[in-house]
Amino acid sequence: MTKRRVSLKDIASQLGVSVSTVSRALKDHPDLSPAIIEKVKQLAAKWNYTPNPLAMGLLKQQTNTIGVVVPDIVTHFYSSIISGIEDIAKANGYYIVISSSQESYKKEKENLNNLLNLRVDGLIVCLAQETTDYTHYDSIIEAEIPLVFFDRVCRTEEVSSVVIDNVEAAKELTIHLYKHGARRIAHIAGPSFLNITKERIEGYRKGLQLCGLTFDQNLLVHTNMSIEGAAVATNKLLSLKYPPDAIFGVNDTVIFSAMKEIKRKGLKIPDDVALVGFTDEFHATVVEPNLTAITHPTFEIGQEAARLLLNEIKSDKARTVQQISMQAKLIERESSVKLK
Amino acid sequence: MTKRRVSLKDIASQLGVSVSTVSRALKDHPDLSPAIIEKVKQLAAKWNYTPNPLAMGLLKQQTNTIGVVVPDIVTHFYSSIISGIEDIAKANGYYIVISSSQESYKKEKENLNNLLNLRVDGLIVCLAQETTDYTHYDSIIEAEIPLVFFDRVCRTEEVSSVVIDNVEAAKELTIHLYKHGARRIAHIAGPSFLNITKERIEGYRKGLQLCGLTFDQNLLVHTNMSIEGAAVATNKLLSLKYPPDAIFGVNDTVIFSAMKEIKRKGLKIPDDVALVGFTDEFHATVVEPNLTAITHPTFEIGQEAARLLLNEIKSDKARTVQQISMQAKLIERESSVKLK
DNA sequence: AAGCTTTGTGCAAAGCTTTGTGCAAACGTT
DNA sequence: AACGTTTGCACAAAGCTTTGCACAAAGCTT
Repeated sequence: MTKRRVSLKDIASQLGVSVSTVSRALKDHPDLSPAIIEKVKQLAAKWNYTPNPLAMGLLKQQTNTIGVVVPDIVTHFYSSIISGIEDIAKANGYYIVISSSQESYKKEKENLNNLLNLRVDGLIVCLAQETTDYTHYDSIIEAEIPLVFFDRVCRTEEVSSVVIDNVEAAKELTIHLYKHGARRIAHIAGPSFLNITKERIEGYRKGLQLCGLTFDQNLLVHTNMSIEGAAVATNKLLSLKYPPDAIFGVNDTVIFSAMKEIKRKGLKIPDDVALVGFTDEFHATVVEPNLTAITHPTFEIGQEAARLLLNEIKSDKARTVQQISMQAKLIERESSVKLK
Repeated sequence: MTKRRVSLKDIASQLGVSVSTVSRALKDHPDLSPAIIEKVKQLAAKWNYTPNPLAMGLLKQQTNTIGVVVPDIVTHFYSSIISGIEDIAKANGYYIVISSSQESYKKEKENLNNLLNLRVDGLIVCLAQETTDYTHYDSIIEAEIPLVFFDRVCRTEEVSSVVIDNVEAAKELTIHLYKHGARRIAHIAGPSFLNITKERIEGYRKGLQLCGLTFDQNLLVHTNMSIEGAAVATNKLLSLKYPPDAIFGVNDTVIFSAMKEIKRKGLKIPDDVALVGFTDEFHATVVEPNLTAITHPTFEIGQEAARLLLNEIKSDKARTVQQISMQAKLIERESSVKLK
């Protein structure tokens, strides 16, 4: 059990003045005599006084705390975004309370409730993969609690969000593959209801069209984005009568799993099958061959989400909905540049 | 700005009873008539009442919040440990507030202060790399604020901690390399003041001794564990008159950097240089060749640290200092098993 | 019917801070 | 000396919950 920290009351009784005098002294209130201000400040410094945030929270009806709900905190993508959120939050005197949904709809709801019960000042959320019903955001929106989505978003007319331009990025990736000789470009996608899945497929199809390639249903496989799911998908693609000469994966996990399967079959990357996807700087350079990829500006996504949220928290106007689309960069590395 | 949440007072005035009656009704106090209990409960449920944690915190002098300070939250090692902490914390109704020191002594101190000002019920800390002075923990220890260190620890007589048996693990790695034919085993170490550095060097030297190899000062290089530092260290080792035939790296970053440099020089892993180190499951299998490594039970380390801390928070006895040493496993993969 | 017990609620304090209002003492003026 | 102003501080309420204690009304006993 912790010892109680010093309060205004302690200082007041030690100095034989009232609590309000101490409070005002610490803020240099003009009504007070310089002598008492000096005395109070000295004792406060000596005793390491800091205002009790619980009392302040009760008074001001705010906690200087923002809640973050992510599918998981281990994946580099999310931890890096969290890092960006932390950066901005800390710079503005806010704390972040993190909880992970483990991609579960039920846990996402629980986490949200917990954070609301904790009275966070706002929420930054990335939807769980399982989440297809969005009604649990009704009460949050209705209660006008500041809320920002990132990456996997919903209800974008009512809630601000930070995303990358998935359509554009996917289109770019597809064209990149074509330019480097690929003619049968496959796509391992995510669950069909996720916005990122839809948008990346859209970009993929646009890219194909621009390159004069026709969309082949066999070359598009949906997965749950698990390692196992991606392995199955990859093998399905590779065992087609006319297998792909390039695969575009929807995210990290899918890519790494596909890479393993391709190698296991004795195929060469990129010569037999080129491989590209969405991931981040770090992972792209750690695998072999280095991965050509759309790298998410993860840290910046986190920063932007936090900025958006803090604006909402600080403004007393009604919600101003904003969609921020971050620029994603295609970085050309080894996995897509065929030698032959 | 958020709308105010419903309080006991709201329910009380709606029902025309006193606040204390509402409070008691919600806990089925025997003094109350069943009728009023029922009425209160119904309205509370309808209005989604939950106790205000700020008021409770003020009253009980606890926040149900634990502060976590890590060097960074992006590295898989830490994010995975955080995940373990979250797991136990959530199961016990605690929230975690995370902040990262970015390996900076100054930020570590700031973070600690912020969290204390926030009145967290306890702290879980991994020291920043820069931290060589530990006096900022004096006041925390003196104030009897529950505290647990993990991985990089200090003041172990006064503060509980969770570590892995670095000496044993490093010894095991060294012997493993010897068994697979290595005779000039180098070690890329961390900064000399960190406990993990010291312990792993100790294990390394014990291992050498047990294998009948003599310690060669040239084969031990200290780094700041950055990518660049590790690259320099690797090149220094490889350009020795008698270069190593195996390198044992102190952590992830060092390993990956070394791996890149070795490949860049056109050397083969493991045939020319075997490579082993400390890392985690995920990264070890993503690189090529797959890395033989001591994998940290990261999630479990986090869980254990959280359990230790919660025990300390809940007990009203004085601090009971415990050292928990987790078993680390050597997993044999491709990077150390020479073919020739 | 008077007195006692039981039953059901309300009051108030504590935990901590901020801030509008009130008030006493000291100072100034004439 | 008497009155008015300024100065310097204290009081109290609000924000929310829990809990010991007080108290009123109802029921019971004799």
